[in-house]
Amino acid sequence: MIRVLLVDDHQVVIDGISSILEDDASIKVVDSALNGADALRKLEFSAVDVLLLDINMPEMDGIEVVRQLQMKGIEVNVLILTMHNNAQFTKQLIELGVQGCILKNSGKKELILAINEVSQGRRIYGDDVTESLFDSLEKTQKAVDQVQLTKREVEIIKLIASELNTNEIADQLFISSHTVDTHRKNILSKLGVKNLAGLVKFAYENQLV
Amino acid sequence: MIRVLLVDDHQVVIDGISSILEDDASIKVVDSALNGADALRKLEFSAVDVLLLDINMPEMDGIEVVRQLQMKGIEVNVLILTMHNNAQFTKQLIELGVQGCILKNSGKKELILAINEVSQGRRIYGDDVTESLFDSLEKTQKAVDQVQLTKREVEIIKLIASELNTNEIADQLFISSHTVDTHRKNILSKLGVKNLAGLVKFAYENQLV
DNA sequence: TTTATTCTCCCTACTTCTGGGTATTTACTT
DNA sequence: AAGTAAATACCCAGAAGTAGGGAGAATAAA
Repeated sequence: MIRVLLVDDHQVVIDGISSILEDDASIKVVDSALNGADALRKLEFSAVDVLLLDINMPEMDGIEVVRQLQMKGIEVNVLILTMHNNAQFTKQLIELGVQGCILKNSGKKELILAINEVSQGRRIYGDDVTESLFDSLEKTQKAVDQVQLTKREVEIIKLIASELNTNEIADQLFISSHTVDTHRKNILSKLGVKNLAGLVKFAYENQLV
Repeated sequence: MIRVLLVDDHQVVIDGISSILEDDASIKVVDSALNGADALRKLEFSAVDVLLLDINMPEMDGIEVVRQLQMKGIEVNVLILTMHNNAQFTKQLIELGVQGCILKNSGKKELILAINEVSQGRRIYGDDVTESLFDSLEKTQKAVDQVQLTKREVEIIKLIASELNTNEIADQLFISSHTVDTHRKNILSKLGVKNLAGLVKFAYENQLV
């Protein structure tokens, strides 16, 4: 019997996947959580073989959950559910030591197979995912590896993403526009993006806004 | 017996919701589709009471499906599945005459209830959805009212959101950079935003990327 | 206390974007 | 056939962002 904890911020998805897994006698969804914090709490007090984890959640995303797990020394096989083939995420996941990764648009069979594999400690990644991963490992190699943004920089990213220009940001933060220029320059460089569009893109993809 | 056609670009969601609805004897999922085009095809040849439609799909999104339905004169009760409380979408939906709207993070009961209501021609909107709708109708009143973007404009928005500058976009589309300038200008004006940051923001909030 | 990081400020030169025009061709609608 | 929307192209002037450099002050960490 494989005990599964199911984490997704959409109740419909939880209900749905639960229903799918009910059909398989060897798998039991022992509990579910609508967010990362709740998942962590439940993992501390219940015995779980596989953590089926949505990557894209508000507040605490899947990656953060995995990090916290490792910090707390909780050992559990993690199977990640992704929406798209986002290779940046997947790369992080592999580095984090996640056992598996499966696309949300895979079928019932693949899901059950993946849970079985992962529960036995084997690694499994959907074909699409690994393909796109190798694609990007070549391309974005240098890019967003481990971006270490300062508090001020994050602050300025948010203001830029709110359509404020350099002078407006300077006014709002009571600093010189030159300083804003410098921060923006550093941000672009750290993020490895070419222009403000890339910056705003980053802000949205990393839930900064 | 309520006959449901289920449309979502994620197989897991289709399987999941199907499983949920199997438990209810009065509802039968007669078919499903992974994209809008397929859904339209199937609607022409099968009798369906309720179209359960994901809003966020690649290529042809839910709104476009509803438009096409009306153009083709196909009458069916539509229940929209949304991910977030995006009031801009919801407002469009209501204007389009969609019967109902339900958040993906609502539970099994709400879903079954909503299908029942909608199948009888009644309108139903999740509380969260209508709340956020009224919220935004006040705030963004003047802003993005009825933004009617052309195909080309959407194309250019996407390219701008991919960090391409004017010249790069011109090269890619085999048009003059002046033309790109003009499009960008029109887009900024239509969207009522001040700069590219606002444009990219719009792109993300409206699922164009 | 020394070190390192962050935050601050300034300069020059160049590129790109922004806002104001006007105007032609194509395609669709009435 | 006339009208309309869309896509195309161009001009100009000014605002804003991009890229390179240097450098001092505040703060947190070692």
